[in-house]
Amino acid sequence: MKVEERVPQIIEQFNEQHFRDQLIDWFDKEQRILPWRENQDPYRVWVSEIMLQQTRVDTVIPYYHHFMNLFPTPKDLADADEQAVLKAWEGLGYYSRARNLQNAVREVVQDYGGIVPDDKYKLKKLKGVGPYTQGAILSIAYDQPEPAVDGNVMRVLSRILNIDDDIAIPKTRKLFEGLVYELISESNPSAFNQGLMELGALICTPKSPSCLLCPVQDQCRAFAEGVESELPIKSSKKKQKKVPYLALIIEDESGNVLIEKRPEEGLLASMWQYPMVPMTDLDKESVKHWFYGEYGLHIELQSTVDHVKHVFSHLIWEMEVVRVSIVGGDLDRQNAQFVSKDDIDKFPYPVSHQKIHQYTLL
DNA sequence: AAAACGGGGGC
DNA sequence: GCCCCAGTTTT
Repeated sequence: MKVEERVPQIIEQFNEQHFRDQLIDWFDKEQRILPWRENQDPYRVWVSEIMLQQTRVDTVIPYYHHFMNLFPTPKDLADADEQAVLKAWEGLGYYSRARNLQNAVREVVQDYGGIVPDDKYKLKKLKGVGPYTQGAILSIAYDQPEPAVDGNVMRVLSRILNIDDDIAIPKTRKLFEGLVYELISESNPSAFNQGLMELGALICTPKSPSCLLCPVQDQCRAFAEGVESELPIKSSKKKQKKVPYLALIIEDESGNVLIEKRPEEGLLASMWQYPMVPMTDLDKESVKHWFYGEYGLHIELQSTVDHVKHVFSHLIWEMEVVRVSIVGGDLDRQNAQFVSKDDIDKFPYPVSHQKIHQYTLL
């Protein structure tokens, strides 16, 4: 059945006005004090929404303060060096968010005079602005009644309305957007959307929700049926693939260490790392030959100093960290350079390689 | 529709 | 170890 048919069917018998009022009253009283709630500045809202994608509030807060100090306005971010932006994002993950945000902010400065658009179609065209962020900016910064459906909202509404659609399926988000269009407060869409998310974060949590404290408990169909812990339905994803690597600590006679910049696309784009040897179809004996072909340096493997396992959402790196000495040759690789130990931490690294820093200091 | 894309925290 | 998190882009 299509969304347009299902929405009225689901909403029938549901007291929308009562729900809106209770949710907004609760949010006005109980909302957390957060740095991006100081005002409605669209740029501040935007940055917060990008940082909050797949990332917890407590993780974001210190990054947000630091980021807004470095780049207080769209102009500041547009003018910044990409590597400086990545450095400010270091450790937050999903680094394409940072590069897309800067790309989009540059477009806003160029095309819209530095004013974040309040038009849903212009907004959606910006890099990194998907359906959720679009709705969040429009409702929170511009008071427009647009849905902002994230994981919280799908969980909360699946329980309140007792919906058992698989929230892992893209189509299901459309259903919840249709429902929010129907339910949302026209007079205070900001508090309505944020209230839904705040409820998901504080009360209607994934495991053991605090239904006895819930401001809309008397409206919740899942609670009435005693099935709140069964919702939402989410199909499980497959497990990560393991990928073996050698991570090399290579120091020259001056005590400088070899690091390299990753490609500008793909995993950990434009971040820095210690040279990595993919061991999927390589053995320890052939590493020296492979490395000479790639880097132009003759090396000798010294000692293994650690084994670092790093888990991503879709794969697992298993890195053997090896100290290496240079026997001869000349560095011949455009993305790699020797840097002094004082300069090492001026570059942005993924957490997997931050784990290796300690061994370079020895 | 499915996969790529990070990292941390809770249990 | 598994699940989830104020998701978007690419295939």
